[in-house]
Parts: sequence; structure tokens; C-alpha cells
Amino acid sequence: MATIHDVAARAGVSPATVSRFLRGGRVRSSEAVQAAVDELGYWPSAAARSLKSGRTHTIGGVVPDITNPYFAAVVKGMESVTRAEDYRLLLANTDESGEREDHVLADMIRRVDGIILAPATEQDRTPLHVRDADVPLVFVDRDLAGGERFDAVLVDNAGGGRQAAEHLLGLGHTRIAAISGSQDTTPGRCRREGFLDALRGAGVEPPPEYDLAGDFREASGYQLTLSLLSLPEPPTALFSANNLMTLGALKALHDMRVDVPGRMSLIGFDDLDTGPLLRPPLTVIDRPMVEQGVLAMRLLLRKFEPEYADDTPRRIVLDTELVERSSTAPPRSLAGRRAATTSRRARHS
Amino acid sequence: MATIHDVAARAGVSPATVSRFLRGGRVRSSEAVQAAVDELGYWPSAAARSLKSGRTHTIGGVVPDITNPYFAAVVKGMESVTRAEDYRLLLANTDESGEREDHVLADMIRRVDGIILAPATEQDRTPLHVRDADVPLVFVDRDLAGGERFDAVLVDNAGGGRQAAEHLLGLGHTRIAAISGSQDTTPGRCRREGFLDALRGAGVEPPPEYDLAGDFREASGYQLTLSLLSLPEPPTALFSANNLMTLGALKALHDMRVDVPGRMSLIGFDDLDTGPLLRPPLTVIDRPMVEQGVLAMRLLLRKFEPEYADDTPRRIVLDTELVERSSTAPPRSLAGRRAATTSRRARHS
DNA sequence: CTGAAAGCGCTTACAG
DNA sequence: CTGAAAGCGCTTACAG
Repeated sequence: MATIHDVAARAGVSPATVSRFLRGGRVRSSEAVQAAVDELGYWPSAAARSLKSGRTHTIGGVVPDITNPYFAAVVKGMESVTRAEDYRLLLANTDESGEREDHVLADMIRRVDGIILAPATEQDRTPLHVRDADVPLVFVDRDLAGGERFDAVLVDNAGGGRQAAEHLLGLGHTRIAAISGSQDTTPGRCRREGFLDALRGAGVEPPPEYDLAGDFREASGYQLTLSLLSLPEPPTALFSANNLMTLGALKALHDMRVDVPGRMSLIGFDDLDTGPLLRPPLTVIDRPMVEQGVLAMRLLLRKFEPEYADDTPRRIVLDTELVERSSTAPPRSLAGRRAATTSRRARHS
Repeated sequence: MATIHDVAARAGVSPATVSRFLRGGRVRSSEAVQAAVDELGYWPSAAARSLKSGRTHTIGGVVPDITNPYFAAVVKGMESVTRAEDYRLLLANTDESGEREDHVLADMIRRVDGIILAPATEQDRTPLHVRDADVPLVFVDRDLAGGERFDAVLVDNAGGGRQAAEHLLGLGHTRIAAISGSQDTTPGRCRREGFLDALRGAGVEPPPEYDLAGDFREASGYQLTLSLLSLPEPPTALFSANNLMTLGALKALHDMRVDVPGRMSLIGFDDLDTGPLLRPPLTVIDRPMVEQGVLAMRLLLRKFEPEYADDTPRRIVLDTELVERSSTAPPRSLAGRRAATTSRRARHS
């Protein structure tokens, strides 16, 4: 593969001149140099450049599950910005494992200029070392305990939980359950808290067996829903903490032949491409996805511009939005009393 | 950040000795060196290493659409192998654009040890340059015209198209349409060809207006389905060439209030997580997904083992599988003649 | 086993 | 504007 020396020799100049030309500097023999570059198909060595400059022009993206459509969308957003800004994306999938995350981060520290991370848990300590190593770090979707010193792109998870609760309350439900995500995770914890707070605010205290925590995976959504259905007095409404758990919940409901929303209302967090096509079309708390990746990457790349480098941390918190479809309805006990439901809903909106 | 010299100084040895120790060589002062490494939190510079060795221990993964669940799964498979084998994954998303692919590949050539690519079209020429640059290349999902000289992990697309056709024929359909993917793409072309061949083999020649080509995106599935429905004599059965187009088709069918499978049978290519939960549960041609990423990465990493480096190209072709759910049924005209349908089906199985 | 030295391919002050 | 030279942080024959 041609080096800068080959180009220099061919163009009859020194390597320094070629380097200057490549970097956009004024050079007398620019045509000859360009010709040599073209003829040789020269492309600078990234390794040599970054050894010299200390910059890799690569960003690390670390997500818990790339097959979760939400994270796939976030990654798409991140990638689109890196490409536009002449950066590259080194992608790692931690499978929700803090241990893998530790390995990945330690490895990335020397290979990237910055990292965007959705940490496996809020308690992870390794991200702090990343900062010690002077590698800028931006959180996306999930925060760290004590993460206020870092940039972050999050959504108002508690607010989303509240919206879900108010929607169900508004329909007249009082036997309301939640299957939550990992409680050592920002979204898992905050969605549950916001949801429960809103219930309590309305005087509805869910019994412990209605308040179940899973791990954001489909299997846990399935299992927890099954256990709710086996209760002597099952809930009439269910809030599921993310897209995958909602799928699991819906499968359990189908398998047990539970009519949705007739016998059980279901509201999920995070929309799906197939949301409107499901049986029944899903009512969900929606939020921006690709945009979160875009914002996180922009936040990160700002740090490489001298004028922003020392800014105080920026914390972007996006709003969620209720998308009403057909998986939620008044409980059966109120089915004949639509008017009452409507007035109740008005109170809560 | 500590360098190998810092470690050497602290341990009272030469940098060469530290290097040897790090590479697993026998060293007398291994304890002192290890201590120095730990105390300094030393981690070798990837740039320096790869400048010296010419190896980056990084693999490029280039896909047309990371938010397509199929490719997300493939990427997951690729990533899992890189991590296990101490490689990293540089991810690029080309948005089905050959131009972006060209840029990405040119850029990657100097930054990775090998590339796994699902090319935007079969006619792309840049992948050939990658090979000229001595960067091993493996195709996944999509092949190149003249790609026989490269390793590849593909599925039997023509066979899958045939399975779909035989399934619909077996149900008694004769007015059968196909909305195909990009025809300058291996899966787009082969699925259509296999499908049409099987129809013709059964004496069913679809009119041109039943044979529509799209681009693998949801919007094209939607539009093409709409145009089929507007025909004076619409088909009674529809084969859709990939997961996203199937979603689009299903949305169009819903929007036009067309009963599936009552008035239109729908069979897709590629299953979805939500497949069983859709209205109606989708009949599809399924295939391995994560596994394709795993196989492609293994094939690629083999090339770095001297004993395999010069092997002839390996072409792995996986089988597809029909998953019967409820979106396909006999056409209405046969609804009362179940027995006839059954015998017909027997002939085709 | 060990260390001094050269070199991987760039970039960047420094003289001219 | 240009070129010679040093150096980024490693690795690897080469002597010892």
C-alpha cells in the first residue's frame, strides 16, 4: 500500500509537503501531488495519523441490546452523525452485562475519542474511569448514579410513567399492575416511580403482587404477566416498562386467551414499527429514538471544539407522548357506564 | 496516559522486556512488570500497535439498514464473535446507497483487518478494490455479481421464493402477486425468480401488473400493495419480499379494510419478533439471522489464521423455512371446497 | 532472557 | 512555500 513517501517521490516533493497538501494547506505543486495521490490510490494510514495526533476520529457506541429496536434506532442516529462529521462508530453490545461493559470500556479508552454509553446499571463504576482517562462520555437513555457531571440525552421517564398511570386511571381502572424494567437502571427505576406516584396521587395503592420488576427482556415480560394472571384477583390493567417486555406480556395474554383490552388493558413504553398492526393495536408511551442518537453524538462531538470543551455538562431530557390505540379501554365493570368513565378521565387530563 | 516506557522505568527493565511480557513471553521480572502495569493503569496504544504490526484487530461491518431487525440481528451475531476473539466492530450503515458504501469501504480499507458487507447492489464495484487492497471481504445476505471469488453467507433465496409460491398454490390460489425487493440485489432478484419459476412450473403465469418491484422499505411495500388493490382484478394472494415491505403491505391492507386472509392471503419473507402477534399472525419464510452474522464473522477471522488464508472461497448457503400462521388461507372462491384444497396441497408438498 | 536500535507512516515545529 | 528532522508508542530482529 502506498505511503506518503511514495506520493512525495512521485510528485517530486517532500513528504511534509504532501502532508500539508492533504491537510488542505497551500502548496505550489498541488496538481502534481494530487496526480500522484490519484495514480497511487493513496489513502493515509489511520494508525500513523492517530499515533501522531492522539486522535482516532472514532467514537465508541455501547448499548445493552442492539436487537432492541429502540437501541437499533439510537445507533442509526449516532452513525448518521459520525459519517457526516468524518468520524466512525465502534459498536459494542453488552447484553445488559456490567462485566462486558467494563471490558468494552477499558478497551475503547485507547481506541476512541469519545464514548456514548447506555450503562447496564446505574451503579457501574467503570464509566468514571473513562472520564479519569480524559475520554469524553455521553450517556444515552440511561444515566449513572452521580451522572450529573456528564452530558446525557434522556427522556422524562417518570413523566412517561405518570402519563401511563393517568391514562389507565382516566379509563376507570383501579386494579392496576406494573411490570417494570431492571430497577438498577434509570429508565427501569424512574418509569416505575413515576407510575406508582401517579397511582398513589389518585388514591390507588397497588398491592405488592401488582408491582413486579423484570429485566427489560421479552421473557421477563412474559413470565411476570403469567404470574399476574395467576393471581386470585388479577389486575384489569397493566403497564409494561419497555417494548420487549410489552411483547412478552402480549404473548402471555394471547397464550392465556385473555381478551385485550376486554379483560386486561395493556399500555407499553416505547412504540414499535408494528405497534398499529398488533392484536390489538398497542397503546404506548412513545419517545424520540433516532433523534436521541443524533443528539447524543452531537453533544459528544461538541467536546472536540475548543470553544465548547469546558462547558458544564448538558443534560437533555426529552418528553414522552401518549399514543392511544386499542389495547386500553375501561374495565369491564364500567363497561356499561361510559359516561362515568368519561367524567373521570376529564378529571385526570 | 502511561506508555510502555513509563512501565519499563518503574519496573526497572527495558521497554522491550515490557513488550515481551505483555505479549505473553517469558520474562524474569514478570512480577515487577505486572505491578508497574497495574499501578500505572497501563493499556497499550492501539494506534502504535497497529502502526507497527499492520493489524488493527478491528473488523468493518457494513449493512444497508441497521434498523431492519434482520440486519440488527446479523450485527449482533458479528459483534458477539468479535468480542470473543478480541476483535472490535466498526459499524457503518449505508442506507441502501451505493455511494455511501463506496465512501465507507474506501475509508475502512485502512482502518480494519477485514470487512463483512451486505452490498447495496450486486453491481457495486468498490468491493473489488477492497480485495485489491488485500483486505479480506465476506458477503452476508447479499452477493456481488461475480462474487464467487469471495466468501459469503447467504440463504437459498430462490428456494424461499419457491416455498412461498408452493404454499400459495397449495392453498388453491391462482391470482398471485409478488412485491419484490430491489432487483439489483441478490435477495431481491432471487426471491422473485424462485417465486415466479414455481408459479410457472404450476402453469400459473402472473400478469405484469402482479409482478411489482420495490426497494425493501416499508413505504414501497405500502405503495405497491395499494396499487395491487386498485387493479380491476386484484390478486387473492401476495408474496412480499422482506420484513419491512410485509409491514407496509399489511398496513395498506388494514388501511383499505381488506380482510386478511379472507380477501387477500399474505406471505412474507423474514420473520419478525411480533410475527405471531400481528393481525393476523403472519405466515412467513423464515431463516437464521443472528447465526448469519456469526458465520460470516467466523469465516472472516479464519482468514487471519495462516493455515486457512489461501483456502478457496467458502460459500455458505442456509435453508429457509416456511412458518405457517394465519395470514394465508384458501381463496374465497374455494372456501366451500376445503377437500379440493387439501388434495391440491398434498400434490405440492 | 535482555536491551539498544531501527522503523511502522504520519505530522509539525523549525530553519531556510 | 519548502524540506530535514524529530517523535508519536509500540514491536522485533539482532547482539550479547
